[in-house]
Amino acid sequence: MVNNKIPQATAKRLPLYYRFLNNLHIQGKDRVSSKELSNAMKVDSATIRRDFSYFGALGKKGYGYNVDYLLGFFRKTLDQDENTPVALIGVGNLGTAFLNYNFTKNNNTKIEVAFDADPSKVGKSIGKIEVHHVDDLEAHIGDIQVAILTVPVSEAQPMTDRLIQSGVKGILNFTPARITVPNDVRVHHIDLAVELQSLVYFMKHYPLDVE
Amino acid sequence: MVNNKIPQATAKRLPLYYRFLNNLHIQGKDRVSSKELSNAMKVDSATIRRDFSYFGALGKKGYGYNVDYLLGFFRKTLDQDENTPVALIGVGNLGTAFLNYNFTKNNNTKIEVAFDADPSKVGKSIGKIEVHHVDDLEAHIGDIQVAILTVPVSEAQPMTDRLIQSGVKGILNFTPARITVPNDVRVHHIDLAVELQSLVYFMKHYPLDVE
DNA sequence: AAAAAGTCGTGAAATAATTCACGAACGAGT
DNA sequence: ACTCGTTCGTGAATTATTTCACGACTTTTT
Ligand SMILES: NC(=O)c1ccc[n+]([C@@H]2O[C@H](COP(=O)([O-])OP(=O)(O)OC[C@H]3O[C@@H](n4cnc5c(N)ncnc54)[C@H](O)[C@@H]3O)[C@@H](O)[C@H]2O)c1
Ligand SMILES: NC(=O)c1ccc[n+]([C@@H]2O[C@H](COP(=O)([O-])OP(=O)(O)OC[C@H]3O[C@@H](n4cnc5c(N)ncnc54)[C@H](O)[C@@H]3O)[C@@H](O)[C@H]2O)c1
Repeated sequence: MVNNKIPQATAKRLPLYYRFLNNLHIQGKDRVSSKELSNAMKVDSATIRRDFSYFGALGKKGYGYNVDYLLGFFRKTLDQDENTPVALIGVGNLGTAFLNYNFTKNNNTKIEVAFDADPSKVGKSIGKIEVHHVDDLEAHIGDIQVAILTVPVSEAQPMTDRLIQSGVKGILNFTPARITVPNDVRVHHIDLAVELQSLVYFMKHYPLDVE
Repeated sequence: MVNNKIPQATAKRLPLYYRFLNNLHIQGKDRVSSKELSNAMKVDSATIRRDFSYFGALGKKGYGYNVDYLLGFFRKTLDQDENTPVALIGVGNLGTAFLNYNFTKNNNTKIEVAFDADPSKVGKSIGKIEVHHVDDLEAHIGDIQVAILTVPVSEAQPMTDRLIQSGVKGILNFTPARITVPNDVRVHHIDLAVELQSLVYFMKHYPLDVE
C-alpha cells in the first residue's frame, strides 16, 4: 500500500498515461513506443520510459509497449477497478459545472452527493445528483473520503474543518484560500485565477520558451 | 522584457504572493515577515525569501517586509496596471462558470468576448459578456492574445489552430487534449479529471505525507 | 546605551526531476 | 541465419528547486 518509491512528479502523470492508453486501446492499437506517447502527451520520451521503469520492465526492446498489457497494469496501479465516491460542497458556478460533467469518462471517480447552504438549491438534482443542505452534511456524507470544495472563500476553512471531522482525507480545493489541515489529509489546490495570471506572466517574460 | 533569471517555480508563485499581499494591504497591515507569509500561503519561509531575493533586496533585516512597498513592486512586476483581455471559447458548463465569475477580483485579466458553435447560445449575454458565433471569431477577437479553451475535446486542436492564426499567444486549456502549438505560443493545461485522480492516488499511496 | 530578540539575504548542501547517451535485446526483411 | 533498424532500460550527467543555517543588520526592551 505504501509506495514511496514513486517520485511525486511521476505519480502526477500516471492518470494522464492511463487515459491516453485507454484511448489507444479503444482505437484498437496494440503497440506503442515511448516516442509516440511523447508526441501525443508532450512529455519527453526519456521521462516516459523512466516513469514506467519505476514499476518494472514493462516494455520490450526494439518493439515498444503492448497497449493492453500496459493498460491493465496501470488499471491495477491506479485502482481503476474500485470506484471512489466524491462529495461536492458548494453548488454554484463551478460546482454546477462539475456536477453536470461528473468525471465519468475513463474514470473511477464519481460525485455521489452534493451540498449547498442556499435553500433554493437544496432538493434539486443536477446531473442526477441530489443537492442536500449543508446542515445535513454528516447525515449524508457517509464514509466518503474525497471532497471537491467550491464554496465562497470565506467558507473554505470552516467547511474544511467540518469535512475533516466527517472523515474526509482528501480535498480538491478550488477556493483561493490556502486551507489548514492535519497532515494525514491531502489537499490539492487548483487556483484558477493564479493559473490565468501565471500564464500571462510567462507569455510576457519568457518569450519563445519551451513548455 | 526578457527575464530568464526567474526560476519557473518562482514565477508560478508570484500571482499568489500578489493576491495575498493585496489582502494584507486591504486589511491595513503595513508589515509582514516571511514566517507569517509562510503560515498563510503554505510555502516554506526560506522559499519565500529566496523568491523575493531574485528581484533584489526587498525587505529589511530584523523587520520583515513593508506590505505597501512589496505590493507596489509586485504590481509593476506582474503588470497589474495594464489590463489583459481574454477570449473564452466554448460556453458550456465550464465556460459559463468562468463567464459568471470572470476573474475580476484583485485581477488585471478579464474575459472580454466569448464564442460558441451552438446557435442557441449565440447572442445571449452571460455575466455581461456577449456570446458570438465561433464562425465570427476573426471578426470579434481583435488583438486579444489570451484564450481560455473550454470546448469538447474533439474541437480542441482545430480551435487551437484557428486561435493561433488569429494571433493568440497563450492558451489556458481545460480540455483533456494535449494540443500542439508553435513554440512561441504558451499553453497551460488544467486537466481536472487528472487532478482528481491524482489526488486519489496520492491519498492511497502516500499516507501521512506532507503537502 | 547596551543587550536581547527578530528577520532578512544568501552560500552551500540537499533533494528532486529531467535529459543524455548507449548497450542490450528484439523484430523484420532478405 | 544474418543484418539492419528500432526501442527499451538505465547509469551518469545535468538542471531545477528546496531547504539549512548563519552572519549581518534592525528593532525592541530594559
Ligand atoms: N467560478 C469560477 O470561475 C472561479 C474561478 C476561480 C476561483 N473560483 C473560486 O471557486 C469558489 C466557487 O466559485 P463559484 O463561482 O462557483 O461561486 P458561487 O458563489 O457561484 O458558488 C458558491 C456556492 O456555495 C454555496 N455555499 C455558500 N456557503 C456554503 C456553505 N457553508 N456550505 C455549502 N455551500 C455553501 C452558495 O450557496 C453557492 O451556491 C469560490 O471560492 C471562488 O473564489 C471560482
Ligand atoms: N465541466 C467539467 O467539469 C469538466 C471537467 C474536466 C474536463 N472538462 C473538459 O472541459 C471541456 C468543456 O467541458 P464542458 O463540460 O464545459 O463541456 P460542454 O459540452 O458543456 O461545453 C462545450 C461547449 O463548447 C461548444 N462548442 C462545441 N464546438 C465548438 C467550437 N468549435 N467552437 C466553439 N464552441 C464550441 C458547445 O456548444 C458547448 O457549449 C471539455 O473538453 C471537457 O472534457 C470539463
